[in-house]
Amino acid sequence: MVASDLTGLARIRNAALASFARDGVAATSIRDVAKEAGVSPGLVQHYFSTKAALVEALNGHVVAIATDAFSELSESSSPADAQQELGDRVTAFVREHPTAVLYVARSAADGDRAALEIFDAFVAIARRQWQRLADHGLLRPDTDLTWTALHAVVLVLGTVLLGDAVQRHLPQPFYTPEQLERWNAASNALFREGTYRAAPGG
Amino acid sequence: MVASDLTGLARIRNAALASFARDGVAATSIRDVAKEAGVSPGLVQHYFSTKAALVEALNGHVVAIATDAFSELSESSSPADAQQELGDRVTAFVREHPTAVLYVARSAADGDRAALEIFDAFVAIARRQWQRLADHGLLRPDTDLTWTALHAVVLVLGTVLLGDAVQRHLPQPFYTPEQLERWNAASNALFREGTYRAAPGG
DNA sequence: GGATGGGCCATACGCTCGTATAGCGTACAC
DNA sequence: GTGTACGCTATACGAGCGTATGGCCCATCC
Repeated sequence: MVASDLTGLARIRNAALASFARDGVAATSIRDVAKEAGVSPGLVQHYFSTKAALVEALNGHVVAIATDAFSELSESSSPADAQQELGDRVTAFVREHPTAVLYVARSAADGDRAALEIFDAFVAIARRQWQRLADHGLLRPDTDLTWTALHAVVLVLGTVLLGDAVQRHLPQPFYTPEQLERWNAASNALFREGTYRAAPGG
Repeated sequence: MVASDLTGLARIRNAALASFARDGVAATSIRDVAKEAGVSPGLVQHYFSTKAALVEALNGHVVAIATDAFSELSESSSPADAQQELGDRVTAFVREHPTAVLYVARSAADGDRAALEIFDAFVAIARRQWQRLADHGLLRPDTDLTWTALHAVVLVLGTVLLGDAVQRHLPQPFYTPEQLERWNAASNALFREGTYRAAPGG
């Protein structure tokens, strides 16, 4: 499926998502989107009469992707297995929809209302998982559930947002199976066991 | 010290740092900076002939702040104490220079070269600390040092970057002593001990 | 007391932005 | 075969952008 196989509408939507994710909404002009989509600027406003409407349509598109990716989270398996599954789903989500994730992260950093709501949904999912662990007595009793959930979401979105900076410290591109798996393993280890071999006296 | 006590130059620099941190460089015009500083747009270009030069001057200013905040890290105390001290310094840095931190985070997310170098310096500091812990056998042997350092830096910059989103889940503003201390405690707990009560069988 | 210089402001130019509007070609309906 | 709807393009306009330029005001110095 090459770009020219897609309809103009789909090409515009893909180009807008990519441009907005890479450079931010404010720094991307409609003319930029049109050039990247290979269509005239007029066509963009033919389908999305205003830039705000284009952003709104993209928000809906991204919400659908995110909803699809995290629906039907299994509640039946053991809490620890569910935790593992959620981590794998997050990694898969980043791998399969890197542009959408970056778009959400950047929009949330810019204070976009729709992005903030997606952020809230992510925090709610994370919190629910850790709550299950807490209910089964698997967490340290003094765990700050709110900040644990926030840490998990911030770590994902922050890593994607700061991708260019993170990239400089990796031997291969971040979006390779090896590096994504390494990232997944390191994040799992951090939340499961922290870094210290044994809890210090303090 | 009210704003009018400062020289025009200082007011412009402060206003530019605040505007660039809040809205990003691209989305902030010289006229915006001038308005926030309470001076004419002409004065901005009188001191900083171009917008790029203004950004460059701000970068130097922020580098000086960051260098000052993290110089003279004690190497004499025990590794665990040094780790604690570094965490406290980070929290103090965020508390005392929230605008500078946000500016660095946003610029790094935008791929600005100077910001990327500051990011690298932060990662180097974090990595050195964890390397000390590893040298003393205090870390789990399979710890991924690169990602641990990255996690620490991303967690700080990501939290600041996503401040508006994080804010919605806190009972008080993030930049209050209570919430900053809670954040510090939660981050320390995460890196020290993770969240699980005991390491699972896997 | 006129000259000098620095802090500060007003205006203008070329460019790009978002948006409005009109028009082109082709495919399908009757 | 004419009409009509649709995918798409071209052009124009007002506003805001970064930047260049010139000038005002007032303190300081000979």
